[in-house]
This record gives sequence, structure tokens and C-alpha cells, in this order.
Amino acid sequence: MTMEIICINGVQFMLREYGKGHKWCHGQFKARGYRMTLGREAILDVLAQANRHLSAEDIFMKVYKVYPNIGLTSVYRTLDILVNIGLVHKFDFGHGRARYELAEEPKGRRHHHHLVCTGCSRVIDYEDFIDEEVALLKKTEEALSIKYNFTIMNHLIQFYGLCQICRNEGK
Amino acid sequence: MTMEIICINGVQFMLREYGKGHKWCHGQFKARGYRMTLGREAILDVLAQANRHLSAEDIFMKVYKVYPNIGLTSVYRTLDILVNIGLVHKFDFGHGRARYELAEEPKGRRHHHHLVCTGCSRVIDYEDFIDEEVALLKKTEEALSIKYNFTIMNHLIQFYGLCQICRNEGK
DNA sequence: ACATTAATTGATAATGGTTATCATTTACAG
DNA sequence: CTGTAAATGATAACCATTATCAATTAATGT
Ligand SMILES: [Mn+2]
Ligand SMILES: [Mn+2]
Ligand SMILES: [Zn+2]
Ligand SMILES: [Zn+2]
Repeated sequence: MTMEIICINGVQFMLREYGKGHKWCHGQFKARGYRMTLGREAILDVLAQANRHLSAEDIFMKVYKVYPNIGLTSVYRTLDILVNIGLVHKFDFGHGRARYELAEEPKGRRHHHHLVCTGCSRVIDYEDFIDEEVALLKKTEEALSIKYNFTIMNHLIQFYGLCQICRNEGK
Repeated sequence: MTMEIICINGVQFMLREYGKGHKWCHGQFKARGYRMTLGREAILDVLAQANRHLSAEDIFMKVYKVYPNIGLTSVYRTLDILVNIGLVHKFDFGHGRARYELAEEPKGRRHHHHLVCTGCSRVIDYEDFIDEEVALLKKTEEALSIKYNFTIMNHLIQFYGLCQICRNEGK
């Protein structure tokens, strides 16, 4: 429980297995005046390596394995910060809990939208927009901005339906 | 507390002040095998006359005024049914509680999307650019259906930003 | 009108994700 | 190394939504 052992082990382990590929996130984080801690670093690592949309508890459990000192509260707090900064996107897919995902980076993951299966709750990312989709989106945003005097910061676009598996099962 | 008085008063009052303009909803409701009760009728009335997006408690309070027997549980249950039937849309605007809105009817309200102000939580309906938007949406949906073998049933499109008032206040 | 019966109801308690508290620990500028 | 504000985690509280269940009621047939 002393920070020593876990800290030493944690740091060394992290420096090897983690702490890669999100220097940019670190920069953004500290640039905003936030302190970088082991917990926060681990959370960023988990998010960076996630291939699905994680809940706060998902993240907590993954972080716990490498950093047992972590508390669920800190996960929520860190996610809150990350969402406010814009480094992480928070989604509600109707599963009763929020899901988080690393936001697009300069030369990292691209912006995308979601297909949500109402049968099995799976979520599919898609970013292969038709060029037209982007064009109309921009056009719509501009028109709306003017008509409603509304400054659009971002958008949420989700399609609900049934994935192949669920459709075959007749759910 | 006896059903008599409230029932009689309620019915008469409702027949005058309410119970208009949503015969279609009633039909849909009963056609699905659900029974029409005073509470459910009052809920439909409140939804039909709402000019904003109501929470379950909003609805409860409005119904309570004309039908004090109503229970919050029944509001939730009825809304659940209405959402499942497709007569009502349930939204999460990030306010911590679900918001409900009567769905589009054959010759009633039109389908629309939302502008959500992150400053004051106001929500603006817009259906202006829907035609063009819908055309491309359909196109996008078709492309996605094929590529991901995903049957799209409906979509959620929201734009987040700042309304005029909040922008001026520098929130 | 009346009896029958399954649907519906509302009071109440429980659930569960998220937040607030607060004493303790820690990152980091000086 | 020190001082100090930021960050943490254990814990309790919050609060929207659900589950439970006995009582009521709408609808159907007589
Ligand atoms: Mn995604
Ligand atoms: Mn609306
Ligand atoms: Zn599915
Ligand atoms: Zn506003």
C-alpha cells in the first residue's frame, strides 16, 4: 500500500508497456495546468489502447490491474476533465451508462460516427463518410448558425438499427 | 380519493380542455392492445400541448394538476410504452434526465433535429434543411447498410454549441 | 347492469450510475 | 527540500429510473 513499491514497479512497468503513443495527450493535459499522475497516465493508456467504447467501470477495472491504487472516483474525475478539455468524447448509447472514447488527434484517430445495434448493443464506428456527407454537414451547420444565431461546436450523429447477427436471429 | 368525484370531474374537464387533436394517438395506442386510462390520456394531452421537451417529472407535474391520482411510476411506464410503439421519442440532451417529445404524426408535427445549447441547456428544434438533409441521410444510410450489413431503423442528429444569449454572456 | 379477469395503477422500496465530502497524500514550482 | 494547492480514495449521499406487490380498474362477455 506504500507508494514506493507500487510506484517503482508501476512506473517501470508503465514506462515499458504504457506511456507510448499519447505524448500529445500529455502535452494537452499539462498545458491546461493539470498535473500528470500515475492514475491519469494509466487512464490515458487504457483509452489509447481500447478498441471499443469503455464505461467508467471498464476503465477502472483495466487501470486497476496495473495500478491497484486507483479509485473509481478518480476515473470519473479524470474523464470529466478529459471530456471538458476535448481529449475524450462521452457518449450515451442508451445502455444505462456513459461510454468514453479518445477523441480524434492531429495525426491519430479520425472523427467518426456510430451505428448502434438495438439488439446486442454493439456499436460500430464508421468514418468512411461519403464526401457529400461532410459537405452537407458543413453546409447545414453554416445555415443553422445563421438562421438560429447558434454557434455550433460539435455534433452527434448515430444510426440505430440491427446488425447482421441480430437481424438473422430475428431479435 | 374515491374514483367517482375525480373521475366525473376529471372526465368532464378533460372532455372540454383536453382530449382533442390526438385521436390518432389513441387509435395507435388501442390498436396495439393497450387500455386507455385517464392517466394515459392526460399524459398524451400534456405531450400534445407541450412546446418544449419534457422530462418524466415535468409530465407528472402537469398531469397532476388535472388528475391528482397520477403516480410518477405510471408516467414512466406509459412513456416506455409510447416510446416502444414509436409515438414518442426519448432524448438524452446531457441534462441528467431523459426528455420526451411526441413523435411525428401523419399530418401533425414533422420530423426534426436539435440544436442543444451547452450554456443554458435550451434545445432548439429545426426542420428547415431537413429535405436536403433527409435526401443525403437516406443515401448515407443505404451505403452504410450495405457496407456494414446493418439495418438502420432511425437516427439521432444533434448539434451542440452556444445560443445567441449564452455567446453574448461569454459562458 | 353485472360478473370475470387480466391489465393497470400507485405507494414503496430497491437499484445503480454518478457526485459530494473530507481527511490524507502527492505533484511540482520555487 | 519545502510549501502549498491540486489530486486522491474511501465513504456516504444523490437522484433518476425500476422492481415489487396488493389494490383498482377497463374491457369483454353474459
Ligand atoms: Mn466510436
Ligand atoms: Mn424536438
Ligand atoms: Zn446486434
Ligand atoms: Zn444558451
